[in-house]
Amino acid sequence: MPKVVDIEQRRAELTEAAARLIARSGIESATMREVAAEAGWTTGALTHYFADKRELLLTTFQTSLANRRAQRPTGDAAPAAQLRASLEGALPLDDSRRRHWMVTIAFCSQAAGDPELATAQRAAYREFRDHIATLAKHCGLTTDDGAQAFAERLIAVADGIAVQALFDERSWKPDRQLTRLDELLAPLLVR
Amino acid sequence: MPKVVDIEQRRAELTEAAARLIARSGIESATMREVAAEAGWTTGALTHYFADKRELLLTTFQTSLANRRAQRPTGDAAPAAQLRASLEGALPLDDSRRRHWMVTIAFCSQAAGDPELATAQRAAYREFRDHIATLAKHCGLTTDDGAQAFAERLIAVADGIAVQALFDERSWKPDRQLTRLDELLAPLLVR
Amino acid sequence: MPKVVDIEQRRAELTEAAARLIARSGIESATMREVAAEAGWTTGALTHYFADKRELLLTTFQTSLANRRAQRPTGDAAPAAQLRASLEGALPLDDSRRRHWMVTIAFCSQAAGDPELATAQRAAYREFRDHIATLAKHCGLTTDDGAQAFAERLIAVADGIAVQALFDERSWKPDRQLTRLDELLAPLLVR
Amino acid sequence: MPKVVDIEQRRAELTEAAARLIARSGIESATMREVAAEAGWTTGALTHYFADKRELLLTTFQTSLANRRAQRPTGDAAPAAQLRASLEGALPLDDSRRRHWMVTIAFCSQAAGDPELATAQRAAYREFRDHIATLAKHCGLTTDDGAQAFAERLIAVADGIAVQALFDERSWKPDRQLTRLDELLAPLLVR
DNA sequence: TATGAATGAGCATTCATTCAT
DNA sequence: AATGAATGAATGCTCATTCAT
Repeated sequence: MPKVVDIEQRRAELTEAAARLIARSGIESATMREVAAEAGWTTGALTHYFADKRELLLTTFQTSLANRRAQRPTGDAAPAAQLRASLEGALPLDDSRRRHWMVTIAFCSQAAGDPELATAQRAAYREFRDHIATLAKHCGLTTDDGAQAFAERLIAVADGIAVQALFDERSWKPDRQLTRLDELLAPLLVR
Repeated sequence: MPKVVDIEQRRAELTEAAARLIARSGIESATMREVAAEAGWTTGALTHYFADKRELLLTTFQTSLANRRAQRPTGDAAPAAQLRASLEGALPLDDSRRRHWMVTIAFCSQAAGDPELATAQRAAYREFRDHIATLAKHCGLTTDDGAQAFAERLIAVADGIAVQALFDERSWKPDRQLTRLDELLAPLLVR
Repeated sequence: MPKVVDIEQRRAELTEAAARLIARSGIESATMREVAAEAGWTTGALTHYFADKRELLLTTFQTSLANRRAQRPTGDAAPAAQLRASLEGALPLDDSRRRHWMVTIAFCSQAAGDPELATAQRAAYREFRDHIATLAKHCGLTTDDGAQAFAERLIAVADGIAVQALFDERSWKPDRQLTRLDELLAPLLVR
Repeated sequence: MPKVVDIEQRRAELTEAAARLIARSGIESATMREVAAEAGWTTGALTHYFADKRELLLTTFQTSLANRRAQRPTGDAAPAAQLRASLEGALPLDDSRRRHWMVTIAFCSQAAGDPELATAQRAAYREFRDHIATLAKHCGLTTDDGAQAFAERLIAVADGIAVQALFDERSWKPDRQLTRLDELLAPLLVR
């Protein structure tokens, strides 16, 4: 049992190193050597935990997603607060969230020619959409039928701000992101 | 007399090949060899027109941007139509626009570790924001002071739809993109 | 535990292969591929032991020098015998010494545009001059003040024969080289 | 007739550019492009005048030799003065003579694997040896039988100084070279 | 005559990957 | 489990060379 935990923890260390590298120096820099070095290991160790580079990248994406999901408030919180928190989670308001966006972007630029990666990306997106749709229904903001479309509108608003913040980090400090989010959500959240 | 060649046209051929490759098979596949082959030339020809790969990528991005700008309606059209067209131009509604988004994403994932590329990206974004802001003012939708924030909201809406369409191409056919755009723009375009 | 390898010995194998290639086929032939093949390794192995080609060339020169120095008689021998042996060491009397000269020549033709290589070359030359000067003093052939100039004259004689032997290998068999050396040294070695 | 002169003059311009480049930046830098650029022409022009790079290098060597020979004093001068001048001509006392030595060194490092170049090098050396031998005989310094060996000794002295001056340019200013030459020639020139 | 576009082989180097230890 | 030596294919790029103009 402790061994298993060890393995997963080691894989997490390595994918975090990969994510840091992707966010800091771009996808080009995330070579096996560099990722291993960033994590304080050697290439050999890396290949012990990941069959190949593709698996490393895929796992880095999935781990980054899991980290984000782990930040979602628990079911105990008010649905409206959960919804708001989930949408804020999509904005690059801090290093962690910014890192996740860079991993997502890098992953997207690789997924173009790779159906399996594209499937993973699609699945991640749909899970998020369903999550937002469920919360919106709990808030009584939408009917069951309109829930998906409603979620798509909410996500558009958050992702649209996020993308601009990625393209022009300097002029998109956290408070500007939150201001724009409030402005755009206002007409959507009136029942 | 040497063979006369339209240098700019040749460069355009080559960057279009690069853009096609990036959109079709991901940034990884866009090697010098593959780009040259896609364009029907040899590596040597490619390096004849671009000092190095970085310049090729940068020019591919800039050319893709210029192509998009060239599609904007002329000043003769009604400002409201121009604004609407510019926002639709940001959606991956056809191959050309989808290609531009893939180039942008790839460029973004490279710009992380490269200040010069990051600057080009920022400049491109700001030019678009200013363009939208100007049109919004012409439409009388915003005051001068609020124009930039207003443009940011409009762009958020368009980019947010675009990103979802990129992440899940299958379920985001053009009409869905346009429907969501209409829904989200509605509250923004009331004077 | 990784495979244990004597790094210095491996580097020596590789620089010897480079030296052989330079002497046999000229500096042009000493590509990374060819050197690796000559040593019975692959390119990857070569770059494992040398950061780049420049380092390989520099190390090849330094190793060749070290090999020559290792051939100098020990301090136990009579100073006159040591001096004589050191000057004979500068003549391309056998493959080893000829190889060293070819490496030196190749190195010189590269050092022209490379200050760091030029420095290494200068240092090697000065070390030899000091070595000869010290021996000449021990032999009582010169005063301290005149030692350097004296060494320069002795080296001129040896190097002048060596260069002719390199330019016209066929007519400069070992015995001719030694004969000319004796003739030219005679007036210099009278106290 | 004027055409022929033109061709030879053009070839001379180009080989001088090659020689400058070899002396200044090493043999590696003397690519077809760089040589053409140094001469103020394009690659195409270069290949008009030389079949290939090997011919360019060979001609550069031969032209450099011819330039040196052209500096020899005419037969009117006293034989002793001619001899002295010819030996001084072998020292890198100025840019022109230094350039010739660098070309010679570069040529030597290429000739290793190329019999034709080696032949050219040998022929050049032997011509110089015969020239010195002839002058020595005219001076009455040697018998016919001993002339070649005598010339070899004279050349050894000059070349030995030259090589040291090439290896350590800084500490071998012209006056040192001439001083060493005088010292070493003294015992050789007594009848 | 001279250009410079175009070729494609070859270069140094980097890379993911394998494997003996 | 972990190392790092070794591989060899692939990369970006440079090069001598060819050739239509």
